Amino acid sequence: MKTVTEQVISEIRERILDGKYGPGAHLHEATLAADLGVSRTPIRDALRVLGNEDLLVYYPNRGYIVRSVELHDVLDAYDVRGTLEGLACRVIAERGLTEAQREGFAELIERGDTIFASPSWGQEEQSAWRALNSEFHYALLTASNNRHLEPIMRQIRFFPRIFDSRLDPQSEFFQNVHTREQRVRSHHDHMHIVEALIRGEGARVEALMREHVYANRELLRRAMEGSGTF
Amino acid sequence: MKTVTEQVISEIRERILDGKYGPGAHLHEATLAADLGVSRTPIRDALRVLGNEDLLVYYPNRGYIVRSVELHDVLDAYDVRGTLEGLACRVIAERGLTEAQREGFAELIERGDTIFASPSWGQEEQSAWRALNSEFHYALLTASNNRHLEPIMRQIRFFPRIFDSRLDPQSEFFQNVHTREQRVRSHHDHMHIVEALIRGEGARVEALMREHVYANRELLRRAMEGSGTF
DNA sequence: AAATTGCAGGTTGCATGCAAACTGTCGATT
DNA sequence: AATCGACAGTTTGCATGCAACCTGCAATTT
Repeated sequence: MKTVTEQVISEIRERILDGKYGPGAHLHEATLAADLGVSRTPIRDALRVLGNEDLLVYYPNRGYIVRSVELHDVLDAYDVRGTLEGLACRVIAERGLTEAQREGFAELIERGDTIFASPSWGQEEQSAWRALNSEFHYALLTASNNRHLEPIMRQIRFFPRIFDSRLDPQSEFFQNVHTREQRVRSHHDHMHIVEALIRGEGARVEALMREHVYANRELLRRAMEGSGTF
Repeated sequence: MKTVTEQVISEIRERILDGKYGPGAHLHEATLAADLGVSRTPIRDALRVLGNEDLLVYYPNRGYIVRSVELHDVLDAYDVRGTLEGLACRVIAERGLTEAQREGFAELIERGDTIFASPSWGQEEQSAWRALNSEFHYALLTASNNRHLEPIMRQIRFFPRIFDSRLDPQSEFFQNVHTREQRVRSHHDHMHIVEALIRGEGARVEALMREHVYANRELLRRAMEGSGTF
């Protein structure tokens, strides 16, 4: 991030995602400017960008308020994500993998094997897995060679984060979702997806990816409906 | 459109879509400001928004240039659109239509029947069909009740328009695509889609919608590759 | 001759001032 | 008593000034 405006965008976005600015909160330009130690101009630029990302709602001449995000919105985000990553997988399989791509995916799988080689599941393994998981999904978008997918995915992947921020890390949800067991299952999904990609099984890999994302969606849905917090 | 900034956004976007600012063209703030008779501030706001829409590419401290759009990008946009509208159709079918929705879609189909009742195909019928077609696809997004779909579709639907603007309306492409015959075919697709929706056939209606969009994609692809203009 | 550095011109980035629009309150009129 | 209207305060919208940065050219150095 080079310019002040970019930093302001990131900062305000983080505050929204972390829940510091709750749903419906009015973002006052002068207050934000004083708070962040910059003038109103970069603030206004940032609000416009975040409005485009659908994190804020714009009312002409009245400014921006934080969009309210319901469970419904997050589940819908998973639907879109699963569908589009399924598309990515299908076109990759139908086009066929290059040698470099095959090696790249094989290496990503190997790194997963390494993480799960030991039965421990501490902070280190968890953050390593999160990074690897992001890399894997991002690699698929890149390999699909469809330039529309990456910006779309960047937009919608914020919504689960907003929801996560509202949760207590000690809650039942975290206990059920972020377990080693669930991660191992995800890793196995990835293995099957890569195998299907290599074999060029387009329809199958699309279904596998959809189901892979859908599994996480359902995990969230059941945990939230069970807890009844929302 | 209320504020000056919104108007500037629309104006510059139209100019890009119409090809007045060609791929790679540098959009100079002061020049645009003088040209449109406003100050640099709304211009800068507009450029930022259009950058977010992926119509412009941003280089920090050096401004914005018009993104180059290849045939490849337009075909990819169709892939995304077909996939996401397929998703919309599937969830509508799986949830089941309300009485009001069923009547709404039936009315849209009837309006299509009316347009094609006469064998003439003049300006009037063509613009009536374009409006109806937009309404139909928009109604599906609304009925899906997935709030992510509408903004995504709004972004990617610009790309075909950029391509259209580069074409000569007298060209072979327009002769082949914008015929009454092709429109009738689209109308029949819509009828089948609505029938499948009503019957709750989720998987089938998803496939139908994908194929409906894909047919247009292939029409474009063959016409462009045949003409060899790009 | 090639490379590097300093300078000039021009463009974007940010701050600030002023105008326009909106909100809420108080008072007048019916 | 209720509704409508005017006014004050506040907030956003737009214009403009200045600073920072980037590019290209030319002169100097190696």
